[in-house]
Amino acid sequence: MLEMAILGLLNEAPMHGYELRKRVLAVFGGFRALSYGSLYPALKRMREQGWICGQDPDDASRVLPADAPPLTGKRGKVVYALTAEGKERFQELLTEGGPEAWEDERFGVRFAFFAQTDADVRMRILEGRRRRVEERRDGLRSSLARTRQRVDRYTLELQSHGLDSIDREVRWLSELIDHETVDRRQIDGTNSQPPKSTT
Amino acid sequence: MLEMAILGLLNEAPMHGYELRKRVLAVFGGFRALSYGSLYPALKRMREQGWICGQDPDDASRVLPADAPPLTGKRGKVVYALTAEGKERFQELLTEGGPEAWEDERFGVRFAFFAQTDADVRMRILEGRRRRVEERRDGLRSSLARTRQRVDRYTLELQSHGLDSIDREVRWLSELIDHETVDRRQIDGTNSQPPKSTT
DNA sequence: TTCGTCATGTAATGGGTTACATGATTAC
DNA sequence: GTAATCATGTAACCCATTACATGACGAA
Repeated sequence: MLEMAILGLLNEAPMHGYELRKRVLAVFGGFRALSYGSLYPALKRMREQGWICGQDPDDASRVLPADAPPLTGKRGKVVYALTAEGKERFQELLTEGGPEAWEDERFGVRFAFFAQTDADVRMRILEGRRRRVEERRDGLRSSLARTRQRVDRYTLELQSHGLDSIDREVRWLSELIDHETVDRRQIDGTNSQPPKSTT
Repeated sequence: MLEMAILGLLNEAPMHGYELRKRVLAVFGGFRALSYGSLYPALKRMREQGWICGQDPDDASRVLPADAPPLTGKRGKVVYALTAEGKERFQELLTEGGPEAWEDERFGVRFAFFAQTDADVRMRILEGRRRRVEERRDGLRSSLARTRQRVDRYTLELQSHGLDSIDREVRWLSELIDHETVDRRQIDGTNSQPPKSTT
């Protein structure tokens, strides 16, 4: 998840870790800020994998290799950028349309990069997500129906509010799916162009 | 979090681990099922702490002590129940009204046991939660206002939907707070009775 | 010159998951 | 008898967090 978020953000523009953290917060925000303790190790791993490289901003020509100096002591800023392999990796992640793509942990990230995702993959993920959320809704709904009489006001309140939220998410997804369908018809025949922005 | 959930559920009725897991799913459901890999170690820890004890259901008089047999090989069912210390611990947790009580991780559990929580603690937690969620809403709202023009349809869609959900949560909390205030006035003077169920 | 923010990193820790291993009980 | 579900537990792992340590740079 973090991996894809970093690749996607660096795909837009090279930046350094600190900036990346703020962008992650802004784009996937709503939830908590990403900590340095997970960001920097992730960048290190990805550098070792060869997906990103760190450029010394004081000397842009000097690209830091995978076995880069620890930079402890006199530490410089490091601007991270995608390598060719990194771009390839991101494109590969973008085409994945399996079940994990619509689970809670990944759906947000996948959705955030939908503009760069093929229309058919987008559709598969949206429909998978909707099925997933409907499943959860039905489970909660029947559990609520069973326990309605036996539980206290607050438990009921909590579950009802949860159910309402899930219901809203299903409706939201349905609207998105409808919209995708319309876009697809308008383009007619092709299924790989992103729709023109309508907002 | 898990600790309080277990104490609270066992406070209603003794049960064994497997059942506990289903109850956790039902009450705090909506999200994922609790895994055995975290449930059983938690029960073990709590037994060592002296908060719960495991009773052999074949011989109810034989209460398994803290240094209970590993039960490997021929393993029996174990019905867990709160000890006096466990009940005390749960009551203590119920009175905590600090900032952690309204953070994401704990709020759900705290709310689930509101019927057993003092009205003033309830109020403090609800108001704290509302402030917390409003904070997040304002952050997201201004971030959305700043980036509105520069981002693609999907990013916008994701953020707008997030904002709507947070808005709804604020309104929900406000309604609960209003209701609490009314209940408090009706009881007039006292502040420790749970309100009569009105649903 | 000192404070706030930018900036990079490591180490310890925590709280959970998955996968594994085992066995009892019930329904067909 | 055999499959499903009930039932208990451990071990390895994963991914993130907090706390810590360090230092540069700009503004008051």
